[in-house]
Amino acid sequence: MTVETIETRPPAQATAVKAPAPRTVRKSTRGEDRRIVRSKNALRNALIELMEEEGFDSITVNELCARAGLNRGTFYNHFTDKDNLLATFEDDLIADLEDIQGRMAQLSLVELAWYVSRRKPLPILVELFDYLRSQSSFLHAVMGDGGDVRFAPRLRDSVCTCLIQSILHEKYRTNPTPFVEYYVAFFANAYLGIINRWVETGMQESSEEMALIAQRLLFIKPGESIEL
Amino acid sequence: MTVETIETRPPAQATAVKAPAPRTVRKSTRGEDRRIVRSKNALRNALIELMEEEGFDSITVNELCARAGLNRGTFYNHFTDKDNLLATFEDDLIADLEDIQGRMAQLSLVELAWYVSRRKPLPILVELFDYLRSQSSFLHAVMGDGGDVRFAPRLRDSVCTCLIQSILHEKYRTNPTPFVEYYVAFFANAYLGIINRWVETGMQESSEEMALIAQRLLFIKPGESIEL
DNA sequence: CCTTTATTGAACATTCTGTACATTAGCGAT
DNA sequence: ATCGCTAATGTACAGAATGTTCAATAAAGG
Repeated sequence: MTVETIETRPPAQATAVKAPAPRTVRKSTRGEDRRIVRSKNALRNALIELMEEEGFDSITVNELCARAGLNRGTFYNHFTDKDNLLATFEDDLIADLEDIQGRMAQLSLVELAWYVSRRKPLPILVELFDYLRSQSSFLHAVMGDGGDVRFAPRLRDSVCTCLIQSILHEKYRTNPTPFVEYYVAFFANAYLGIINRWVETGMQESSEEMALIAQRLLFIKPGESIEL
Repeated sequence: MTVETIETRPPAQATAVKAPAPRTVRKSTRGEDRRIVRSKNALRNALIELMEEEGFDSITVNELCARAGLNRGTFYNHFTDKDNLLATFEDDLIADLEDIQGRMAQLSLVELAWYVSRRKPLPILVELFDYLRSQSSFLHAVMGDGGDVRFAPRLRDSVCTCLIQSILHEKYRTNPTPFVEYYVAFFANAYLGIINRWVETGMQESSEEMALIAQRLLFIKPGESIEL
């Protein structure tokens, strides 16, 4: 740890940006017929279950509807095919993450260092992991073996890459060399990796613990001894 | 860069382990009927093309055979279904990588530091990237949008995780805490990330350049200024 | 309560799957 | 060059999934 700070209050940006009122549900119940909401939820749950059981590829619309207790016609009322079904729920989740990402982009290296030096979890990171936990079953299904290749890159680009770039030195952010591009890819995927591991191992650690882990890993070189 | 060394010859391990005679083709032409080799190659190429064009999920055995110029019965002579087809080629590639991985496991932090301090590419890393380049079209297809979720984790576990663990401090390798597990996941996925980026961007950099990039990233903290 | 709209069940043509078999073509070895 | 073996072909088949349509029913919302 090379960061030394004396103040006991986080830097300005840490508290200046107020989090908007957290909406637990995005737009599920906004104006949509209750029957539609019910059907979509049933299909979402069926999709998650079947992805875990047999993988997305071998799911059929028949199975989906049988599991959801719906008629096959109802499925085609709302979705064009099973890809469209999955894409819809992925889009919802990514859209939620964009909200968090927007506030994470304000993060500065100074602010990060402040929290790291005190071993206190960054509020925005805790919020991120809290949200991910609220979507645990979907994430586990979609990032697992029977999941979707395209999801992890989206998660990486909308969250991890942003996080890294926000603490990247100014001169490299504005004028990135090829090496810097790899540098960003390196750490963005590293962050995706710990999220991925957390999801796959059943989210054993609390959101605060994960935030601390994520923060500490930014200040450790792989070769050197790890102070625990 | 904190590594200081004076000797101009790499540490013992660097040259002690001799690379076995590189076999360009694994077992394709070993005893198999030329017709079988032809059919399998045609199917492999058709698979790669169609994965790029429409993604693995929506490929049908009909398309595969039409593109390969084969009868559908021929497909079922060699493979049970399209998943089996993809799995076969993935297994071949992973098996090749296990060879390289075996020699990479010998890598020590001292040896790595020797090369990093001189900005010379590690031979074993160059070999790795050379091999990956020889499989560029398959890798691009299988790691891309229409690819296979399960492949990247396999690549990570058989190559990247091994690489990280070989230079991990002794006491953490034998007795890993939860944090160390995340630490390994962090850097293993980081390495997977630069391989992934290299593959996706069309392998612009030479194998030597990639080896140098990979080496350097082990000795940089994200927060600090990058000396180019 | 009444209008609107989602859900249901059934039917349909189409496509893909996995298997089978007789025939043709090509490989490997003598 | 010839012969035996085996892969590839063409065709056919049943079973299953797809995506669409429609009249009848059920349940929302005003």
